[in-house]
Amino acid sequence: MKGAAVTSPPVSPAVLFPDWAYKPAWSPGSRQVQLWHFLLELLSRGEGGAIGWGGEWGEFVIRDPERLARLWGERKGKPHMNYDKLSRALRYYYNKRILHKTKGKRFTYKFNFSKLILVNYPGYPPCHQRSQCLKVILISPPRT
DNA sequence: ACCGGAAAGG
DNA sequence: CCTTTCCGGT
Repeated sequence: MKGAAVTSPPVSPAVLFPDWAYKPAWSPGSRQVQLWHFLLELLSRGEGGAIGWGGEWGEFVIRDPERLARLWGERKGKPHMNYDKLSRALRYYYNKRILHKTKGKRFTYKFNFSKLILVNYPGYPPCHQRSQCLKVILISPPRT
């Protein structure tokens, strides 16, 4: 399996990203980066301030909502991005089962990692078309 | 803060 | 499709 391996420090799980998840928006023929790519990118880098893993497996906490929104806006070329709009995009993930809200915990959401894996295995197996092959995301369980 | 409908754009 | 923008409602 191909993909850029990103391993972060002690707490964060190791994450394998498919190459396309890193392709910049302006790259011809490549799909735009999706919000959950971006979140996992920051999370796996242990980026610090803006976002971090939460207590439960797959759970994350947005520590600095407006800063996260600013970073996301920069990535997408949307200078007027804010947390209100970013969180609306997150809410669209509920129906898709990519994410859900951890109720009662402020700024806390949780990835449905198993569902992500399903969603991202469109033509497997067998996989002959490159565009369909690399859509794999593996997240190893956090070590305790 | 959080939700989800509606419209619109890339 | 996947958001972005806007917004009325809880």
